[in-house]
Amino acid sequence: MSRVSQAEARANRQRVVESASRLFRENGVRHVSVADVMQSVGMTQGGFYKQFASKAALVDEATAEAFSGMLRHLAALDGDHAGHDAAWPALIDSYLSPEARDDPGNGCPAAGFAGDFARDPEWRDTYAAGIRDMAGWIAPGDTGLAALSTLVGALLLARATAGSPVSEEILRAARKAAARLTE
Amino acid sequence: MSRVSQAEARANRQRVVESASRLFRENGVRHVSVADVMQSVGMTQGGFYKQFASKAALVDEATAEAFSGMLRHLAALDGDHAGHDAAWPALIDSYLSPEARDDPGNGCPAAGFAGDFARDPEWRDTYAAGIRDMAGWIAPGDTGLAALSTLVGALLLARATAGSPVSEEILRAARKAAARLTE
DNA sequence: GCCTTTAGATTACACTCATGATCTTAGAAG
DNA sequence: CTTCTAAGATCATGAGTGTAATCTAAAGGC
Repeated sequence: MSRVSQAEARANRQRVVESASRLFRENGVRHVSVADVMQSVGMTQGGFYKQFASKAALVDEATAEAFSGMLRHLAALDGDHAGHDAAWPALIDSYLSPEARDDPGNGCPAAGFAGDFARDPEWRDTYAAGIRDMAGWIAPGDTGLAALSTLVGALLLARATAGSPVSEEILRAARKAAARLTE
Repeated sequence: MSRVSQAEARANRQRVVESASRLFRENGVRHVSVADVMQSVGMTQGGFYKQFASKAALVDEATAEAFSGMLRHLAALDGDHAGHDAAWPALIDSYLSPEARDDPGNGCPAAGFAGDFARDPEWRDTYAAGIRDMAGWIAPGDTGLAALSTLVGALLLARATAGSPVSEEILRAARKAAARLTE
């Protein structure tokens, strides 16, 4: 099979980016091959380089896509609650829940990509922009950055200790601490 | 060359573990091959499986070694300062310094391995034990776990945004927040 | 001094992966 | 309707990697 309509091709490309953004967060950039990504949307690796310059380019788009989804989620939280002061505690509880810990693929890109990007400078601009946006949503200035650090650190530690009782203790401790930080 | 004395072999094995613990923290478990580790101590990969059952076994030992070094460092901090209440602020300042951010190989294993172990359950027991020890040093109970989350999160975010001005902002914001958390 | 043992070197095997050349076929333009 | 084009399939390539068999020479026990 081959040669779909332009609209279909554009839709396929978007599905690749979205699926990649989930796979990369869940399994890490290194653990996910180009073939894995293409298979996840029911295609073969052959057409990949017709749409993307390299795997690195896809990582960049997938990162931006993941942050974009996160910011949509945050905006929706503001809408669902009576003002930002009510939305922030709600974010803390969902962000540091066992469910969020166990679902990195649909979870926070700040946490999902931190481990990979701490080593590789290639995507830091896109990542740094996302971090600024997320911290800015929490609170302006230092407060937002510090609170985001606590959220991301706790989520990563909870994931890396999942299965041990410490994991839940970390989540609980950080939920309390995050609330205190923005008082 | 071959067949060194038993004492030499033991020393070589230890050098492999120590070098691996640095390389893994710096470049990630996946980016460092067995051959890389062996070359870093001036040997070839041939002898590796005479000393270790697998790469995974080395990762486990390297993790334990890294945490052990961290705890030695923390104990030394207690000795260098007038009591634990003075050592903790000193840790905050050194832990969240640009120098620590830029030297992951010799830095905190809680941060250095978090990204890798969040995905792979294989070494979580060793990691969880180290986390407990580090948090216990900071403060007992939830306080220590929350403060450690902030430290680790800020360090990882600062690394993943290194090169951008946000990186320094994160370090500064988290230094203030960490001190507040243990008040 | 001889013999067995074994740390480390050499080499090989079976995979995986990013990249890309080539082929196929159906959309798009005339 | 014909022709050109390009999305996606198939297959190839070259580099890297974990594991391990085999080789070697010196260590360590007798």
